[in-house]
Amino acid sequence: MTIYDIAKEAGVSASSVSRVINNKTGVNPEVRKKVQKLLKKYHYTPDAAARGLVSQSSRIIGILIADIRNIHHTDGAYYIERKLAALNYCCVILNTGDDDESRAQAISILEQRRVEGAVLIGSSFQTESVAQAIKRHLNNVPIVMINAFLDAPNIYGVLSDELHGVEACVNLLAEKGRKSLAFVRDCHTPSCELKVEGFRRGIRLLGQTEPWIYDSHGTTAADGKRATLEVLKDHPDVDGIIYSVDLIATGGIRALYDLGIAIPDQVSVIGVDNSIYGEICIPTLTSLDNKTFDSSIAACRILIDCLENRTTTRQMILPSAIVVRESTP
Amino acid sequence: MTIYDIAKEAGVSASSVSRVINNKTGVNPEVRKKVQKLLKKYHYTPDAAARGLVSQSSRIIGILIADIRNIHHTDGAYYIERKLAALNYCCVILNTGDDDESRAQAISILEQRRVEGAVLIGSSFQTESVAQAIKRHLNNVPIVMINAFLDAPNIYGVLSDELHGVEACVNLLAEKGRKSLAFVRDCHTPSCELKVEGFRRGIRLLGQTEPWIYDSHGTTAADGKRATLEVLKDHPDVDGIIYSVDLIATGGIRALYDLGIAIPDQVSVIGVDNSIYGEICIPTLTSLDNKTFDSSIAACRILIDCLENRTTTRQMILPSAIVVRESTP
DNA sequence: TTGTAGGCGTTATCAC
DNA sequence: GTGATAACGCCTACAA
Repeated sequence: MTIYDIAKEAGVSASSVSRVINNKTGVNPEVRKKVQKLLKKYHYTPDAAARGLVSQSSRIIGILIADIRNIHHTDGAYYIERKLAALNYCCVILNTGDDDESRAQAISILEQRRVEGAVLIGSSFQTESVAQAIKRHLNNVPIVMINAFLDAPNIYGVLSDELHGVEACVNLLAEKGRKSLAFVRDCHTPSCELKVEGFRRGIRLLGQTEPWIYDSHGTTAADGKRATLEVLKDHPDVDGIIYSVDLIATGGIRALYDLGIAIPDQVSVIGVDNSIYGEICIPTLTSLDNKTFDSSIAACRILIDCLENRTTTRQMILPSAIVVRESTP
Repeated sequence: MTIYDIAKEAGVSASSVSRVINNKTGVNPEVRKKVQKLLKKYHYTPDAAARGLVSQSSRIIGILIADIRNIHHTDGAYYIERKLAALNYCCVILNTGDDDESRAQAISILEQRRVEGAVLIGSSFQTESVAQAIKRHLNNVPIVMINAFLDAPNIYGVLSDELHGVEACVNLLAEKGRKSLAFVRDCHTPSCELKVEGFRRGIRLLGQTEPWIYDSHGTTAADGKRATLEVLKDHPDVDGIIYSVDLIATGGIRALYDLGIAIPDQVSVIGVDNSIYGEICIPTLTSLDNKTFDSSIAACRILIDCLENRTTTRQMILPSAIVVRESTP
């Protein structure tokens, strides 16, 4: 069903139908009524692609996420999709995985679809290869990165100050009298590096001779459990463990529970993300809120500002905040 | 950058450029080389909308989800997006929320985008209003519903046998000597009604005088906790509680923990979804695996079969299975 | 107020 | 092997 079909049945030209569809003035009321009736009768819906072709605007926004199953990123995607849908944009969500090639390919796909903007969620997009792909394929539409930043005229970034956040976690534990702290990291993204650096700084100021840093080699609870057992084996005197994400922290809690080590009496535990995982485990988990949701709101605002030709903030850093729960004294 | 720009610079016609782009035969090797060089030089990417217009195929698939933040649905969306992306389809994911109007609107948006198929994830789409909207707007493309079904020639469904699954949960508890069981439901979707019915049947066969059924009025852990306290107040002798989803079950575990009631010694707990939530709580949660992931695989296969004009299954029901963990004896 | 014509970027069908 | 030309569905001057 095209506007020509409608036009023919109404006995008018396609332009008149178009005018009715787009609520333009200068149409005989009778014609308008007749056309509207036919539009309704056939449940006519304009073809977005054809419209986009002539108007040179796709009203498509790309959302790139390493893995949509990661709830830490999904919250943001949800907010952004809802907000943009209300403005008549359609969101194409692509899971890119963690290799540079598929990230670049995803960016190329966004170009094919002629997206009017994109949001890249997660620090894993902060790589030279992504920067190149954006320069090649998406250099004239606004790109907003959440928890990452790349330097290009059309790239905007909303970051969370996880470095000082983790440093504050160390300080919190120190104030409570903890003396031997370990950090378990789950990956090697720029964001995770910042967390590690925050831990190092905190430890340095604290005077602990050496920062105990472990790698869980994965982001599941089981990975966190395994890494925790390693920590305990090497350092039976550890009295505080900070994990780079909540999920591996829950594995840590389980490991301690199995060994009969009391939380927080013997060992304090802190996670990062302030996710639902931290709320449902027992004891509930103290966590560094890195403001994903606020970041998404800010990112969305920046994107909309760009789409509507308003000047906006190029880069912003949101302070993180510790949410204290039962796993710390 | 269009094929005309490339053509002009190469000193050939647009048709030749098009032929090169699409790897068609019948192009002078020299011309091909020259054009390819230019395509690379300008990082040319074809406009998907223009292509779609002439080929009458958008290569867009719509995915409708009530709320992408619900991990239970995200797993499926991930699998489907990855699988279709590999086949060069682009997925538009829409969060519809839980009201009929916005579900219908989402379906209309899919029509505007001329999607070639759609996947509706979640039993909440099984409503008359969605059926109407599909009939109006999407009646000539395959629609696959996960954990739901509507009767129309272009609608396919993959369902999970949650009714017998919950009944089996009741039986499991009965075998372990549990005598006073309660069920906490989180919502009133068709899927949840089936779970309740499964519970009723189980109870009937068991001989418990009356099925204790409570409504958590929400799907958060806090809602589950509140409902559990209600159950315990009304029935202090309860010795087994089944929850319609894992997340509210974790709230139940917390409520019991706070009251010093031992799980599973005094009260057994079972959830539904076999989600990560059940793996990280203490004790770990026995859960009815309603095969979301398998459903998504099946749904995706059905959709691809349709897209590639193969005959396929109209409706299928997957058996659910209990995953026993620490919360049941 | 209305209709005609041209064009958006691409592909397919013809002649040449 | 190559290049006009006509679609695809829609919108927007411009002319009537």
